[in-house]
Amino acid sequence: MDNITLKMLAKELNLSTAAISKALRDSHEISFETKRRVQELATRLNYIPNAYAGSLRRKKSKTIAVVLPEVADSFFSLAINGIEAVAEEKGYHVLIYLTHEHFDREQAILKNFQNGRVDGVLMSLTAETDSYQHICDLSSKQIPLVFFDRICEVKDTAKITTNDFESSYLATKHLIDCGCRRVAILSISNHLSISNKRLEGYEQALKAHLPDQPPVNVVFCGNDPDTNSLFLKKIMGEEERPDGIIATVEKLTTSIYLTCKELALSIPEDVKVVSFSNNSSAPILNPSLTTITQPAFEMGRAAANTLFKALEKKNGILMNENLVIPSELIVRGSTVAGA
Amino acid sequence: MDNITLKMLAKELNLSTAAISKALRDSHEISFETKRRVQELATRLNYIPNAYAGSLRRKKSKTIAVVLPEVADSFFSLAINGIEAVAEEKGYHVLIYLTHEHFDREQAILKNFQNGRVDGVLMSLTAETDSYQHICDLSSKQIPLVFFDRICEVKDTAKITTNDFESSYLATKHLIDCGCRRVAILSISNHLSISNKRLEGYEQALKAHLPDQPPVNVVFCGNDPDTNSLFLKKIMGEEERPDGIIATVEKLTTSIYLTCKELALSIPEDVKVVSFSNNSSAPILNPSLTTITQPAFEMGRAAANTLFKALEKKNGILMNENLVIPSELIVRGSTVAGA
DNA sequence: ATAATTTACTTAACCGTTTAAGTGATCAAC
DNA sequence: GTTGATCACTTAAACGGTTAAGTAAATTAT
Repeated sequence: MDNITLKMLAKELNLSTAAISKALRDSHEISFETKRRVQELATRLNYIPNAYAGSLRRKKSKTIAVVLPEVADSFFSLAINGIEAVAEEKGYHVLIYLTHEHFDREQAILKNFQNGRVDGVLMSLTAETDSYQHICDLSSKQIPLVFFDRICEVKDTAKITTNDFESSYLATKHLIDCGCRRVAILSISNHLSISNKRLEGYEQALKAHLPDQPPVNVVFCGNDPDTNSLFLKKIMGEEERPDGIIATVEKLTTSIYLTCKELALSIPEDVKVVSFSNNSSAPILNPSLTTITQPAFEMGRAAANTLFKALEKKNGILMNENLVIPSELIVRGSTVAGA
Repeated sequence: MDNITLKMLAKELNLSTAAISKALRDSHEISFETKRRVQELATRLNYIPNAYAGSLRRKKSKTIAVVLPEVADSFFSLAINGIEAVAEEKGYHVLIYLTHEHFDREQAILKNFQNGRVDGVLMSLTAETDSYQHICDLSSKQIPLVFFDRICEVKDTAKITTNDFESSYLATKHLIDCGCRRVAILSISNHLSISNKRLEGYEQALKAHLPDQPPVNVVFCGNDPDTNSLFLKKIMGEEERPDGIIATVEKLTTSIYLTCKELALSIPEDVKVVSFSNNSSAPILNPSLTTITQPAFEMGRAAANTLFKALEKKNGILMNENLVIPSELIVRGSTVAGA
């Protein structure tokens, strides 16, 4: 059966399509009685307006895009939940795009947004991203963009982050307080905003709380768990191996735990571990994992709310707003035995 | 700056919009030289066709929808990865919708697909879903739908599943082989296809491998972890408490582990645990978790491939196809000490 | 040399909505 | 009693593409 259109409703009721359209949008130009008749027929025939005809005419798609490095990460899953909660409430549709941490993908994806597909964009940058022309191109088309978590500091737009510097500082200090003297930090990028902030927090904490020239030890990891494990095995096999590790992303935890097991290093006795992680199984790991837990859901929700605030205005311009929602250090067994 | 349209290109080159359109789609009606000129101008001005104008005219959106109960679950995250991989390769866009296990949401979401928004749908049912009119309504509009994992058995369409019966049978047998005599299974629904299959596998295995009248013990859990933990505490506190537990969904694992810890029941000595889970931290849990690991990524990919096969045909009709991709039992420390 | 075909376009309708502008009828105002 | 509003619509253009049908010129066939 063919889809019901305005034209069909119009013919059925001997009205113009304009009248139907206005009746359904509850225009004051249409009499109460006519509105009622239109409504009745529309529901009876189960009329659903064509999704794209309206978008074309109004130049508004009621659709936003979410651009993420990956989805198999608790932080991003939870952020999607937060975004979806707001989008559903506002009646918006959500397109999802994964960059898999590739800059070219990010570029190609954003390019696609330049002609009306979406009204706005929520995005977390790739670990590779270090040039921002594609982002400028998008804003030149007046499409509002809100960054969350992995933000672009040079662009004037809204940014939702967590207190990465302080969290990392706190995590480092916690390790030092627990007795660690050779703390290493595992990073995944040297241009990512969050990586830089976390490295800074780490370095500042070392400087402030370790008396002598503190040995800064930054280990750059990649996307492949096997490569990462190999890397770790080398580092943890050395004489002056770290006695404390901070993982700046969740997925590095597994590599750390497995490597320690393989090398018969016990956590927390031989090495203490803190991870930036939203993995809900942190409390039931062996040992339970001390985490910096980010407000992932809230960040997604805040990002979406900020975007919709801009979309609901006529101009749709986003302030250079900076919302910081704090993370939480949750101490567990990987840094304090029995905790 | 205003967006570049076909009309602008046409004016610039003194051609009709039709000629431009055909040139860009590499039509044989356009001379080689003209095509070259059009291409050159289009790339120079960074022309990007309006997303919805073409969709409206061609009644094809190059967009699919993925309807999921939730995203904060490794199975669904990985499935999204599989789906996205195929969609990106085929140049399709992916809309994501979460039902949060609510039937009304599922209905409302599907209703929205009835007027051109998407070319096809990939879906995993809600735990509540036990009527299928909304699905029939959708297929009456000729929109192909592929189920994956949580399928609807009564609908004639393609379905991608894993071998739930066999996996559950195997898991149960494994527990019995490990010495369990009072095996309980935690389920989340009594109409979900996967739940039924998994219960059946469990019951059949009990019948086949436990000599006497085997005590079937099905515990229905909900969405709230606290409620589930309370429930479990009651069950595990009883005299004749289970000595083996099968969790049919990943998220129940945390409740089980925490409850056992609280009751000072040790895994695997006092209780052995197997979970249907794709959580990558299963090997580093305390103790490491024996899992039935589903081919989540492959299932997502297969579902998407099946859908696109239908979309690429002119008729777009989906066979009542049934693809089963087997799961794997991975034995770890929660059933065999030290494994 | 004329008819038939091919080439390389153009014209115009169309997809399904929205909306600015127009219209005829009714009613109030001065 | 003409002007001015107000009401309840209709007309038609527009959004930005796609495509069937048409066409003039060049080429090929007979």
